[in-house]
Amino acid sequence: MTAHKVAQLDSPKPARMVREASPLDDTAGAGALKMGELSGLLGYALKRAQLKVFEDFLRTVSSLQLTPAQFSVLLLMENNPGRNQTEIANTLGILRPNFVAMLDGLESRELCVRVRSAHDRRSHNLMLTDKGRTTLARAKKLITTKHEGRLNELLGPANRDALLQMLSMLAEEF
Amino acid sequence: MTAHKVAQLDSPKPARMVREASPLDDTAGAGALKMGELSGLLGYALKRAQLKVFEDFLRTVSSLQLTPAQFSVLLLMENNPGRNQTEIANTLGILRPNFVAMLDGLESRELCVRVRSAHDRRSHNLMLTDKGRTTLARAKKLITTKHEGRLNELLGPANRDALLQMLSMLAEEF
DNA sequence: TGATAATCGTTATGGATCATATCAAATTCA
DNA sequence: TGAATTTGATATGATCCATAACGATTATCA
Repeated sequence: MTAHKVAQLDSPKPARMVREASPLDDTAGAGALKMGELSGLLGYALKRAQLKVFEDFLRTVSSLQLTPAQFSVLLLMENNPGRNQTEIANTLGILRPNFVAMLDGLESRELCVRVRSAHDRRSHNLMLTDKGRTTLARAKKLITTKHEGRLNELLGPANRDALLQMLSMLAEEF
Repeated sequence: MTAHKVAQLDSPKPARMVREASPLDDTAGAGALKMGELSGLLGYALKRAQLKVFEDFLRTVSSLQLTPAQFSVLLLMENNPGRNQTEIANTLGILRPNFVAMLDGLESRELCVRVRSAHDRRSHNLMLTDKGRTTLARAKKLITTKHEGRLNELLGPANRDALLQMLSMLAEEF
């Protein structure tokens, strides 16, 4: 049983003495810096964790050359074939102008196609190509078995689920 | 007692029927898009939550015109007076070249000063000015009472602490 | 000691991400 | 029909993030 308990790691230790640094003392403490209130800031931890997780995501799917953003676009296309650019971009929080270049990239790699809609000739129906589908399938497998697997290992399934739930909560209603 | 339980909100509901979309049907589902596996991706939730929290941070200290990054720099200066640019930048994950302009901004607003070190005339000892100290103090008060207060309200103290601990864990050892 | 290497802050530069205004074509609406 | 709206697209600028290189200074060590 891999021990997973988040509630007693090493939080409240009364901040061991380090050596007081005098403001006028140049050679003050050559060691690590004091993080001060930063250690208690949720936003700070959130940002650092997000960077780490994205780094690992990139490494994990590096063979497929997919960024998290690109992966999410392909995923939405698979789950919502035929939607147009505005719809996909909006649900991902991407601004339409910025979505154009992104799609150009995916389309030039033949992972998806823009098809003029018959009902509204302004909009493009987006859909995966076969290549896009198999690429996405490989990405999904890598993500779940390796990337998310590592997260599960480090946090434990229960904590992982609780974490996801809290993050979703923040994302939706904060 | 404000009810805070993260373990039973609305997770595993068997995905209510929405209306199957045919790939060839243009007018398929005009409603919200299916997020698919995206809802279960920690990285995705992490990113969205981080954006929301940073937004709120900015709003909260908007009167002081401080970004999260600037706030963290001032905080490190207060907790480690006399450290040089490389040290502060490194502990925050900021690259030295990018730290220059950032410091220029803070120094031009007279929130901090660069002082040539007597022991090593290459480096600058960084320290807050009085204005920097009072600005930081105001920021801290706003952050803890309003920003973090809201987070505590939404998550509940216990969940908030667990969240912070898991995020710190990810930030350090993932 | 003196030559060489390393470090510090800095500049320049390029890539990626993000935001706004604007446009032509197509559609909707009054 | 004419005005307003929507869609994809272009242009553009701000903000980050990353790398290479430089002058000044300090450290290394032959």
